[in-house]
Amino acid sequence: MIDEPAPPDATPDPRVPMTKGQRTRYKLLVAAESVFERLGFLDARVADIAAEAEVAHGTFYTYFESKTDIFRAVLTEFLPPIYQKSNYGGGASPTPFQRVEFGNRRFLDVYRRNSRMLALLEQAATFDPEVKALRTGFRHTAEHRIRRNIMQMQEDNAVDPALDAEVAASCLVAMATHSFYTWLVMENRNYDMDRAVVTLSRLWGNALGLKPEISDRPEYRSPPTGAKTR
Amino acid sequence: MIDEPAPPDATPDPRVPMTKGQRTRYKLLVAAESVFERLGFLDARVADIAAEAEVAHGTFYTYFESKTDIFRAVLTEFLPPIYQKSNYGGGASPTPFQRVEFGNRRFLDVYRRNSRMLALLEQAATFDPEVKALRTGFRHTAEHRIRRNIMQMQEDNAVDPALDAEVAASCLVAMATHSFYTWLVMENRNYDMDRAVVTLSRLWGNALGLKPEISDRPEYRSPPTGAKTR
Amino acid sequence: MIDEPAPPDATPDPRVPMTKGQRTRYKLLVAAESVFERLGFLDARVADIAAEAEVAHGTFYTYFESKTDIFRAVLTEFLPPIYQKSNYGGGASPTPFQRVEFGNRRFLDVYRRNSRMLALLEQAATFDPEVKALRTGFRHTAEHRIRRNIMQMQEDNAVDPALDAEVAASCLVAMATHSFYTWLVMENRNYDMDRAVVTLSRLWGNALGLKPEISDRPEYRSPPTGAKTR
Amino acid sequence: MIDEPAPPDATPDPRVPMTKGQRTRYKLLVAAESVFERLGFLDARVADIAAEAEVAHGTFYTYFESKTDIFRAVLTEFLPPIYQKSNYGGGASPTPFQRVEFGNRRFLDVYRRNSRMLALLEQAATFDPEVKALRTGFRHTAEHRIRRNIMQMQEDNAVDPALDAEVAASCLVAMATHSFYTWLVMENRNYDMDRAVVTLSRLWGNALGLKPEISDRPEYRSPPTGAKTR
DNA sequence: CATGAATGAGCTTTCATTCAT
DNA sequence: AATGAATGAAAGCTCATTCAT
Repeated sequence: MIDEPAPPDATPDPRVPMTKGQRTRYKLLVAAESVFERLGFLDARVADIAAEAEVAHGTFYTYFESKTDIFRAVLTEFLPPIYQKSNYGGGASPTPFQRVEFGNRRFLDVYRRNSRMLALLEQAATFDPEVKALRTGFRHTAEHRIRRNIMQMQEDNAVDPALDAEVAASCLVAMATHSFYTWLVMENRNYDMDRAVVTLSRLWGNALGLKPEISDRPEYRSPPTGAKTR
Repeated sequence: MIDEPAPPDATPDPRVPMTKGQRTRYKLLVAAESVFERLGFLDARVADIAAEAEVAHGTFYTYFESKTDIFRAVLTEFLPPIYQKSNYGGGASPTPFQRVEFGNRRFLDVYRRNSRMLALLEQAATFDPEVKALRTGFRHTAEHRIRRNIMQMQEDNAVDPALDAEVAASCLVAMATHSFYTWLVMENRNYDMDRAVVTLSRLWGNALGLKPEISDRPEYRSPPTGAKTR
Repeated sequence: MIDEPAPPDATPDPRVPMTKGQRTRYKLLVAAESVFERLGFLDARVADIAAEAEVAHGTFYTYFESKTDIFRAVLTEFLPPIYQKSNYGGGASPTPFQRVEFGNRRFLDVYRRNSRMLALLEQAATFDPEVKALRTGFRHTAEHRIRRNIMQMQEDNAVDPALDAEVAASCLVAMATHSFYTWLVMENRNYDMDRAVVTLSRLWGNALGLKPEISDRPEYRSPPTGAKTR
Repeated sequence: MIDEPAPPDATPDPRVPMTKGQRTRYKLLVAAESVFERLGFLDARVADIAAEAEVAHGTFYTYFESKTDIFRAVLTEFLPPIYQKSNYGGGASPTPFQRVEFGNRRFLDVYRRNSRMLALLEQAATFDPEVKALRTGFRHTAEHRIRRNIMQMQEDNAVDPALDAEVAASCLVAMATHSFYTWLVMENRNYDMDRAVVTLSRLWGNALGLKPEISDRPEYRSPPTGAKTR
């Protein structure tokens, strides 16, 4: 779903030895991610991060100005690698529905692996302006890609031409992001995620007016009331 | 989108005189909402709320146990009125698309009027378990209603039978909620909301596989690249 | 050990009907004793007492000036009845040792029944001057009685004439009081109290130089090390 | 009365320079003792201790978790030095009575010098479980020593064999401790303490059945009623 | 007399940040 | 660069007591 040019990866290149200072900074970043994931942004204390990094409390301030500062650093330096360009890996010439499903499945994998940090991003964006700006940036990047896809397909007459591509892109990103957020982070619903992502993708494809082909699966039906999809 | 039986409204009935205690409690609730909207949950202090309500600091604790407690009270007592049952107010026999759009337009109105509190609900849910439970409750209520509608329409053959109604309901609620959240709370995008809600509704209807009728407007097209919908 | 003329008993005479005010006051006293015994002086709140007495919080202050005030009232009105004069109830002409043991046994009974309040008296005396005065009064009363006994017996040549009767009385009262306090209140030692009081009394009699008679039991010996008296 | 192997003394060795942290901790301990003695445990505030130690309020919490914590530290680090082993310092081969008197006189000295802290120990034991445990530990140590002495003397036929040594030890410790407590802490009685300790010791010796020798003073008699021992 | 709402001083504790070494 | 002790503002909460009704 998101495939920007790979940003600078924070993982240090093992061939290039780090200076002592770089090493300390890197230790602090790794420690911070771990602490933030464990305690959340608010409950994480600078002291915890320093302790986990095995440096003195005061050393923290040699490298970062504040808790928010390192939080931002963790997000900008550790999150971008998840936005690798990914091409459809299935058989030749997928149907549009297959493309959508492939993208969402990939996004689910990424979301799963980084759910704690993504949740923290969402949380901190509510009270920290700089994190909010970060979140907005990520969001715009994603929406922009989807929007271009939609407009392309509209030109190919593959997508409902009555849709405003920009708004539609925003809605679809919201649907995917927030569904995963609700299912995985907030409520830890025990859906069968493989099936859920199929439903999500079908909604997505339908919403755009993609024409299903014979090969697109029709096999899922709503279970009778009371039965669970989980 | 949501139309539960009207819950007890917190607005006091002016014909029934409140006792002194009830009056104070109500003053605190009103003050709390104002303070929370102004400062956010984290920056709001109990002292601010007491000051705004013009009562002594200690009086607060006569009525509420903690900041979280009054926050919950504000949400449960002031938010429920937004869940009034609303019937389609347009001409006779709306098309399914019209129904969807009507519901989303209504939800947009509600969201707009309560966007600060709804944002706070989302925020506080990330670090307060009880608020999280509240959020989960609201969410389930909404999803449940949508799910029943979907299943009904599936039986009527009006909706794609391949969709898992529970997951689909969750996705659609996520799409609407989070789109409004992003547009109104996070980024304050200056979309033309009336047009945006049309796009959102069209996506929704398409997603479910509703058959558009001739009366359903086809008038919006994506503007050429670079132009804005705003 | 203590047998003053019976002081005014706080138990209301059932034949004389109390006024409403007297009844409320009495309810508060009973409630206070119960609350103090349950929570201790420091943790007891005026609100607890009022609640237990089933009167309004403010009513408390119609009858008592403060928490200390009612505490003092509980002690002065409920404790004195324990100082009833008690005569030796055994066979005719007890030996001096029997008298001592009888007195201590009686004191143990009283202490057991009122240990919570007596402990509270000791506790509150450490930080409340008025309770301290109360404690001093009780103590002096007890010491005075013992002292007169000792001097009487010294004149009868039954007690070591080299003892300063006042100091000795103080020491013996301290021994009995504080042993019971340590055993029953502080540590809840599971001594066999009937045997412990025999040892205590034997020490007491020996200390004064009372001459044992043949009838005074010599049957207890220290158990071998490791064995318990319990 | 108590002569355990000398525990680690809290007084810092002047030859070993303390780190800054150790110095601050020690300052806080000294300040705490002073404040506790002046105000009592309950009225002492952490702020008072920090002020007296001339450190910031927050510094207190770098070294101690709470008021109770530092109180315990003061007791365990400043009180133990009072338990030095003390050998009879008089002429050769003291009589048993002389030994008892020597021990009690020594205990009186210690009690006098530490009466405020010992009183606080007794007080805080009534509402703090950890202090209670501390008090119980001290008490058991003392009782155990006395008990061993008694049993030894019983084997030597110097002490009444009918006494239960454990209970007797507990009683005698209670007598000495609580007499001093009453005289010095509670009532500040102006006894002639030198004479009082003689009486106390005589009672103690008599209680155990020690045989007085000619050298043991018979010189004190009760003064006629009305006269004072002070 | 009774009520119970209102008061507000008071105390504990946390932790991001600074700074002397 | 690193250390870690020191800082002190800040906020939550309790509860004895008062007082208008």
